[in-house]
Amino acid sequence: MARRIRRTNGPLDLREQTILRAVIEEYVTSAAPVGSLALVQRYGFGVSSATVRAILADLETAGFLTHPHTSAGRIPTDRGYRYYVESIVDASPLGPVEQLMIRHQFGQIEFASEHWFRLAATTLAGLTGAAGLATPAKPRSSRVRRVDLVTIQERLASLILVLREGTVKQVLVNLDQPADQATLSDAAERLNRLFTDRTARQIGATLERFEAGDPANVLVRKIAERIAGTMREFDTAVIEELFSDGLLNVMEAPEFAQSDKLRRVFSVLENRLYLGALLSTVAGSGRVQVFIGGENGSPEMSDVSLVLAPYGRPGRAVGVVGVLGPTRMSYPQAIGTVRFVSGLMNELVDHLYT
Amino acid sequence: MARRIRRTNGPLDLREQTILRAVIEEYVTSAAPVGSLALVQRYGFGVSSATVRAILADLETAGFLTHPHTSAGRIPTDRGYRYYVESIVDASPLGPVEQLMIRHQFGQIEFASEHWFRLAATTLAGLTGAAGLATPAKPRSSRVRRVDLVTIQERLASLILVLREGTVKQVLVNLDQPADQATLSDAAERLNRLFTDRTARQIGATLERFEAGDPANVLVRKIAERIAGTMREFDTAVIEELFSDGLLNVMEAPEFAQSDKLRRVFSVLENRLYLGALLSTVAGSGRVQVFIGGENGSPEMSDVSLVLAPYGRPGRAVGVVGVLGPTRMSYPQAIGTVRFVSGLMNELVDHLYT
DNA sequence: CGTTAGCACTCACCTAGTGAGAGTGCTAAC
DNA sequence: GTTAGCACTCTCACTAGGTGAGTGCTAACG
Repeated sequence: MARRIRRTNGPLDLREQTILRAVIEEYVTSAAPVGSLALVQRYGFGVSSATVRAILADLETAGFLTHPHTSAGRIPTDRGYRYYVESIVDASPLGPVEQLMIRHQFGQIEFASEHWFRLAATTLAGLTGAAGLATPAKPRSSRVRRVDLVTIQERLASLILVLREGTVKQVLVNLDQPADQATLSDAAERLNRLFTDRTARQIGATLERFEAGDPANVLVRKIAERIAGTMREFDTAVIEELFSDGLLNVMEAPEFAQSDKLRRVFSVLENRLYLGALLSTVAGSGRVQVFIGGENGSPEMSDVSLVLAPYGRPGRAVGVVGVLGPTRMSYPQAIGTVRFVSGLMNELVDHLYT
Repeated sequence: MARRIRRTNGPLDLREQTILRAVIEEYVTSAAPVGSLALVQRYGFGVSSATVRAILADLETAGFLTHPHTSAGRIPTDRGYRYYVESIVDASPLGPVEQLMIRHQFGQIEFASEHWFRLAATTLAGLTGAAGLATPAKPRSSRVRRVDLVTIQERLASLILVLREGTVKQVLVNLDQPADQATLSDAAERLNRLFTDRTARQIGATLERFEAGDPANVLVRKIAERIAGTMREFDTAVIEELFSDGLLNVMEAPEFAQSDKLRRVFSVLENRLYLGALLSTVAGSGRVQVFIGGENGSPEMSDVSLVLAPYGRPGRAVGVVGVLGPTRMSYPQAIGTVRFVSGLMNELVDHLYT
């Protein structure tokens, strides 16, 4: 009659933590519900399976584990993974060999900064076996570095706008008056003098007190407006671009054998609004963040987790790298890898700002 | 005893064509094997199901139809679709309302030429219910329109290279000597004088007879080499970028309910070599091309078809737009839509070349 | 009072068998 | 050449029984 007292709350003791950890790590590798017997056989805690069963029952009432059906083993809940990530395990750092290999790969494309974030995604995919994600570093409020105008037709010009953070924007501009390359170069020169290192807001302010008298000003004004507009658009875009690689990895996970679950994964990736919110959170946080399954209210996410980290210069340009995998992923490995890659990206971006 | 004489080759007569067409169109909408009875009930050819059965058997021995199993209806083979596309149906043109809507959408982004091809993919996905594909227009042999150099650090500069076809490339250049913006602007000016409208090959030739004496030449030479290298790389890339949209459409098709088939579709998209070959074929052809299932020897393709068309200026810049869908797709609609969108892209690109 | 052995119970999964239904191919008559 | 009739084939859905993994409870143990 002496039933073991069930503690549905309060901190987990060491033995409970050990067993939760064992369940999760077993489940991560086997992808099948894990039972008490398998657990004692493989980990041998020095207690019998009956005791383990009692503890498993406790962990279940506490919300860390669940049951697909009565006679199956336990699988972790989102809350279980969360506790595991926060309180039980640490990131497993990347091996020195891998570190060297990756540094070498980045060294190969050192001068093609537009490719850094793509390589980051590819690298993350390769190392973690999940899908790699990366966005280019994007400033909160960009500044002009250089303006260039090139004729295309008599009344059509190409405006090339280099931002201080390295982004290049190109737009076509319809001209009210025909203009040759010399006229355009003059205008570009004036624009550079006026607006180098200025933000969209500052350009707007300058334009307000711009004299309309001089006809040469008409062209400059028109271009300046396009510049400010393009920059505003760029500044406000939540995700300018999201590059992903290794989606095939995720497709191979057994939990996505039914294609409707797979469809959900892809709809997460296409849902720019939701991802944008996550990415901004991460960009502001300054460290590796883990989003587990449907924790944050999105049912589409119920089977996938994200491990994301920001990189770049806080206050200047910030991007995000990370991985997307099944909820049942190796979090220590993912966190360790993402941390390393974001650190590496930091180093690279630092070069751009002395 | 008067068995209907079986003709396993020779052209199909009108009745056979009508029935093949009916089978395909029925199968495209129902996604289920179609039987003789259903056929006469829905299309009523004025003959009995037994006669239709005889014709179906003929079409099968001729290789246009097949059987999943003895007691199921017929489904088209790749060859059947091919015959259908080549000899039975025409493209169904896009309705005037859709045409206007699309023109309006493109009008909205008229001056953001870098977004045209993305919008093309999105539009195609929306109209056909398959996945839309598009590559930016890419020249076979690019020419310099403008060169710009911007300092980043004392010994690090950003090279901005605008090509005549509108592409902008940006790379970092490590400098042997410290150089300020004035020095770089001088160098850029010289480079522009030397190399405007030149190809990578011509730049290389010029460099060979370049005097090494003048120390100012060292910087120019170094940058020129990077320019030529970047252009060569750009010119030889088979697919610079492939943008796709609406993959979720394809995922919803019942033939991809098993996720391993779905995986094959994605591996097609990741197989840049194979796609590159197809795209070059299309780019050279000048018209809408249909690739049906595994016709061209790739087993990964066995369940998907591509309808692709080139756009741009032959001999100058060429890109490709199209759709990817299940083999069981509406070819007339896909062909009509792709034809319209590629025509529209032609008009847009024409503006860039007077 | 925690731990353990024993045991009844549950439930997914596999296999085999059955009947219904759709569709075919053949044949003989029109 | 066309058609009605018919035997035949094969998938699909459903059912039933058996198996095994795993649980939860209970009573005994130290």
